[in-house]
Amino acid sequence: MSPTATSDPDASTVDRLMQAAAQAFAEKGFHATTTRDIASGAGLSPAGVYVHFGSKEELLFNLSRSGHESALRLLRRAISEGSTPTEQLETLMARFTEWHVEQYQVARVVQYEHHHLTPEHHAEVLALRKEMDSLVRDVLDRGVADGTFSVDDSADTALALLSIAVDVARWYSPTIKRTPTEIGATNAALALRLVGAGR
Amino acid sequence: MSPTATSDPDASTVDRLMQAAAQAFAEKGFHATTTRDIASGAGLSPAGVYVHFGSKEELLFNLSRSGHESALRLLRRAISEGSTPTEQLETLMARFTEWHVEQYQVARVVQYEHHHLTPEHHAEVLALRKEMDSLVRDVLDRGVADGTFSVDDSADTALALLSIAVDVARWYSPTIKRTPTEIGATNAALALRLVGAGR
DNA sequence: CAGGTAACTAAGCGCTTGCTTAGTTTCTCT
DNA sequence: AGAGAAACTAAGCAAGCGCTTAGTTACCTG
Repeated sequence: MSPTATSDPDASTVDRLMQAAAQAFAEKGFHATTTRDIASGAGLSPAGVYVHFGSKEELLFNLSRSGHESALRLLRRAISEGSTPTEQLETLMARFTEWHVEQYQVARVVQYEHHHLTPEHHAEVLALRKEMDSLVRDVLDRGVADGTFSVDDSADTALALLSIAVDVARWYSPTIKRTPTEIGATNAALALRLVGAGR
Repeated sequence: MSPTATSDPDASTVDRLMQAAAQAFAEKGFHATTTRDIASGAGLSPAGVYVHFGSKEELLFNLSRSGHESALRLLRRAISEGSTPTEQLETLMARFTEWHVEQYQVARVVQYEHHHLTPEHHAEVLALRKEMDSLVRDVLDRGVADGTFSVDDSADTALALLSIAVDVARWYSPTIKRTPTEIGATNAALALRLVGAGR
């Protein structure tokens, strides 16, 4: 193992490259990260990256797509676990927030680096993003329909809810003392307030 | 005027450089922007930038600092115009949101590019950011103290309020039909809900 | 254990980057 | 008008970039 490697040395080379890229992209952004940064972070020579990925952008795309997919799975699971809109919103907001804390490096790539993808790749992740958006809006609409939520506009409110969760990736730092669970619970409580539920 | 210039040709050279830099940094990020992009955006040769700014980072710093200062002034003014915490929060949220819409290019630089500053410059803008944070928290605390607001934790709630406003810079695009005033009013209403005011 | 394949590296190519230098034009002031 | 300063450009340098090439090592299969 190279002395500069920062990712888990027991993981597969592809996984180490993804880890190293996630860390570097999250820390400095896509363009400020060099392929040499990624290679040495994974314990490889500069050329080693190209055995597994055709380009730096392809690495970003793989990271971005798998990150979006895991966030989307998480949202769907949270919704399926709740039996009422209130439970669904509460679980969704807690889990989605926790994910942004625990996976804050991947989350930053997901939220802030996707515009550096090629137009084709960008379109693909934008579809996943729209899907997330409408999952949240649907929960709100069901809550409004059955009278438990009161919101002026479900699209605006869904956007604000996502803003609160997504913005965690911007301000979170591992030096912060609050646990993912605590931050998730706080945001879930704020979400219920925003939709006028639970009183 | 060079055929590639995109900024107002009647503005001073320094202003044109700041405009061109704001546009480029907002669109592609600090590192993906070249000094040649900025120069040609301002209608200058590549060397023309260095007559007015010592480095690309100095240009980012000037933009970032003046952007933070104008946002801070706006917050202070909004607070001074209201006579109750409710009025202050409502005005503050509306104006701060409107600023993120109208100045969305500068706002993106302010919110997303400040970590590319040198440590000294970064520290300087971080002080301004903390000041914004505490202005909002103080309004909440006064509202809690006089009984008009009910919040669990004023720091968490202030952060969520800022998230909703700041995140506008991430999702806003000039192709969106809603006016700055409409978006500001929406966010102001959401803010009052979040603090349990006005019912 | 030979033969083939996949993983990896050393070296470096062509290009772009931030910025400098040396010189020219434009403006200001007496 | 003429001197001095400020604004600006043409040309280009050193360094760093993404990525390739040619070759070596490690591994799997029959």
